[in-house]
Amino acid sequence: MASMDALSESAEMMIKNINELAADDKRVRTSDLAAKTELKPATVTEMIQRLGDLGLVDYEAYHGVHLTKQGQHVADVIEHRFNILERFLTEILGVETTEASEVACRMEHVLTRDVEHKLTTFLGVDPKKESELFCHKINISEDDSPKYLPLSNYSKGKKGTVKLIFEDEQLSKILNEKGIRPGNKIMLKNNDDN
Amino acid sequence: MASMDALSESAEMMIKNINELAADDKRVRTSDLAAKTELKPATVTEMIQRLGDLGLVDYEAYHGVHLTKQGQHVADVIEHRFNILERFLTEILGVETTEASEVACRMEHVLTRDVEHKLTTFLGVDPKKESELFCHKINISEDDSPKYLPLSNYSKGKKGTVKLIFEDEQLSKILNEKGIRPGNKIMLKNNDDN
DNA sequence: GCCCTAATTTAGGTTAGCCTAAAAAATGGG
DNA sequence: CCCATTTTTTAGGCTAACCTAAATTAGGGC
Repeated sequence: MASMDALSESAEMMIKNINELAADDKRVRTSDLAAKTELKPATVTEMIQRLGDLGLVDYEAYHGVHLTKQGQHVADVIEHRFNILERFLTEILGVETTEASEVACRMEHVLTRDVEHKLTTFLGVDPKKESELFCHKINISEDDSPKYLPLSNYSKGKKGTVKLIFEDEQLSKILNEKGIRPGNKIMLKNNDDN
Repeated sequence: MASMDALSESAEMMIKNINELAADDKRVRTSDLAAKTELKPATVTEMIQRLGDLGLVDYEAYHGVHLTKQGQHVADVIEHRFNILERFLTEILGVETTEASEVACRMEHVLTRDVEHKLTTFLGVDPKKESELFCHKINISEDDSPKYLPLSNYSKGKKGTVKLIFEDEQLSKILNEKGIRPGNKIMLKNNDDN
């Protein structure tokens, strides 16, 4: 099968767009792809012919394209990468949606499987579905390059001193009582002594 | 001046490599660039000629290149983007250094200024220098798409309910007393009631 | 069922980014 | 200081990804 990593950004974008235009198994037309990608129809034809040669789409001259199983898989991977990148940019960094979308669209092509998985883990549950706050930065070891790892990554043989983890709704009361609120810097030192 | 965003990944990589090979103002030789970039010398010549035309390097046939002020600026931006991306990947996501380096090297070319700045803010102080834990995820508003923003981004007219922020070294004691430690999931609900 | 229009493809052109092979320039050893 | 070797450039070729213009096919109206 055509190795995913060998695909150019252009090729991946075309597959992504085919996927997005595909409604109930109907073949996607050249003109619709041209409109969506902002490429000329002739360019689209050329591209989908190449994707056809790679076995990623089922192309029939004058009758549009349809993703093959392989092509669908590529589309799914790219879609997922886009989604987590977009979520990271908006939810974590606070990037405005339009820009987040654009940047995610360019970053989606350079993610590796591993980074994709780790980012997914980091993001955790979709906060749109479950209104919870997952806060799990962990500082392990302060002497040699300390890292902050998501909780879920932690229990895999990593060693070091856990500096902070928490889980409790009562905690918010304590925090409030301490006068902790936005604008102040957050800092937590070693808690070996506890 | 040549707009940075117009540069191709190849061009940016060449500038980056010229910068990395530049020792005390000496001109960088074609063969050294060829070795570092794993391109053929002829390809390097072609590239640096193009960069010369763009005013990004000072190219003199048979006598290597030197970054211009503009070229140096591009190199600095790319270097910074690479560094924060690499830090994010290793420190936050826990990606292994080799892979983090490779991915950062491909992502550095698609970051925008805004994302670069926000990511820098998010990363905060380099934990290698100061062994502190900055934990400042904030959940604002639970009804419409809640976001987690770094503290420093918060006080800019954003609205919503702050779910959690903290800053206190005494906190670690409280947390420990509550039996909070790795392996448990973290969850904090609305604290309107406080 | 034929024709006209719209959609699509083909043909042919361009540029960036790579290559190899050949030519030219620099450089250093004797 | 000259020539042999190394370095660099030039010349010429290739592919992907774009384009425009021309040819072809599809499909609907009458």
